[in-house]
This record gives sequence, C-alpha cells and structure tokens, in this order.
Amino acid sequence: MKIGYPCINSSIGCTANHTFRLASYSEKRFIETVAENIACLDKILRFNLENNIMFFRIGSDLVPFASHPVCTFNWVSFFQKDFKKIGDFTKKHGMRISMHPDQFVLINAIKEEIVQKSVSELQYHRKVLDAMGLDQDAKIQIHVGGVYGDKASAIERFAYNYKLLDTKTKKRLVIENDDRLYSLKDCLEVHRKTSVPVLFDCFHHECLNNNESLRKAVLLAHRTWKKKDGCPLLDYSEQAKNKRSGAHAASINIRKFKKFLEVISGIDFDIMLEIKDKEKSALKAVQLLKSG
DNA sequence: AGTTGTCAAGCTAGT
DNA sequence: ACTAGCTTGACAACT
Repeated sequence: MKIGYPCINSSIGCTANHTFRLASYSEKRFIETVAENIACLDKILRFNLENNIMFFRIGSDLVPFASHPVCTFNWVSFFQKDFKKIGDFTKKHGMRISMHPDQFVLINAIKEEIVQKSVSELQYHRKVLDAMGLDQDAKIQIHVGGVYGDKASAIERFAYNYKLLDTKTKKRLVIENDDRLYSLKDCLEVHRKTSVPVLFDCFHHECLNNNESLRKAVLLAHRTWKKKDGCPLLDYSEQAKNKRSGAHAASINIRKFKKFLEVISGIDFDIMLEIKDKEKSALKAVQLLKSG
C-alpha cells in the first residue's frame, strides 16, 4: 500500500505547475517553464522518497498548452532525457505516478470538437508518462463526463469514443466516480462496456451512491483492475468542516483514516490523499501505516 | 512588495 | 438567458 498526494508540495518552495498566459506564449517562454517544472518535479520526488511517500500525482500544467494548437514545439524529444531520468528514478525506487486531466476532458461530449480536444489532452498526458518510460500502472484518471440530459446515451457515447482511442492512451486510462453525476454503479456499467478500470473515490461515494456498503463498493471497484494495471488506485478525502458538502478537508483526520483502513482491511490499494495540506497529511498517513 | 482581477478548454443546477 | 460553482493555483497588471 503506497500513500500519495496530488500535484503540489508546500514544503520545498517550488512547484512543478508553473504556467503563463496564452497571450504571452513564445517558444522561449515555453521551454523555460517546462524546464523549471521538470526540475521541481525532480525535487518533489526526491523529497517524497526521503519521506517514504511512494505515490504522486503529476499536475496537468507540467507542460503548459501541450495540447493547444499554439504549441508546435516538439517538447517530447527536446526533454526526452529529463523525462527518462525522472522515470528511471521512480522505477528504481518503486514509486507510483498518476495524472488527472481536469474537467474539460469530456470524451463523451456531443460536439465532435470537444471530443477531439479531449483526445489531444489525453494524448498529452500519456506522452508525458511514456516519455518517462513508465509501465502500464502509471494511470491517467478522468471522470466519465457530462450527462447531456440522457445518461444512458452519454455512457454509450463514452464507450464508443473510448474504443476509438489509440492503444497507448487506452492502456493508461481509468475512470473515477464523481460526486454529482456518475456514481460507482454508473462507472461499473462503463467498465462492463469498455473494460476500463474504475478508480474508487470514497469521498465522492459518500456524496453520491446507491446504498452499497463501503466495503462492498471498494471490492466492486477493486475487481475492475487487471494485474498489468498495477495495484488498484483509490482516492481518499474527508469533508471539510463548515464548508459546503463535497469540499475537501484542510488536514487529514488520522482517526477517521484509520477507521477507513480497518473497513478495507485485506484489500490492497495505492491511496491518493486529496487533502488540502498535501504532503503534510501524506506524512501523517505514512507514519500511521509504519506504526500499525 | 503586496493586492487583486483574470486565466484554453465545459458541464450542471439554480435563478 | 444567464451565471456561479466546480477546485484552486498562479500569472500579470496594478497599487
């Protein structure tokens, strides 16, 4: 069981998510920014290794505008050695990597243009992971997408468009249940049509479910992963106090987390902690596992 | 140096 | 018909 956190480390004074305005795009600016991001990513992963945090989600801004038409620069070959170095480092130490494109990726969109842009964005993500030389266990997680007034058709469209994706992208793609539209049950239906693994988000499941018990839900999602996909992934978060329902907690409640681990005991996952204070909560969780 | 409005992309729900 | 919220950081223009 690996513990991870997403995109940002607030302890080491750099971020791998530098971007800039589209209006100020230039090849020079682009190269400088990507170089800066990769250098920081390297630092983050070294910090993680020292602290036994063996799972990390790389932010989508690592290569800004990578899927935008403005970017014609061949960043994959230009940064090939740097990506490879990072990939070698993570593989050497058995660290897990994932990515999570944002809400604009909708492969079940009705408009063909949106589907095309989404496919390009997915291809950008998989090119990063491929350039690092990572195995099929380095995943790209997305939500199923919009409902467009008819969930059954939207799911059909997802399945149809999914089959049109290139093999390299398909191998990395997993779907996550969300908190408003696509429940675990919906995701399992998509899985039956496509074989895409289901990444279980336990906090979203609290917000939207079909009365499955937590352990039952976890088992159902776990079953959708094949051996070559690596250890099944799971997103963990908690409700923020005094915030709207669905808001992520500022810091992990280690007692709640311990209880959660007891509920899923005997079922192995790599767990991503979607908690605002990032590596700080991850450190607490790692400590808990060590002591337990 | 610090503050504030704005940023590639889209959906849904509420007014 | 229109907009806030998602979830939130980081840039960039302005004090």
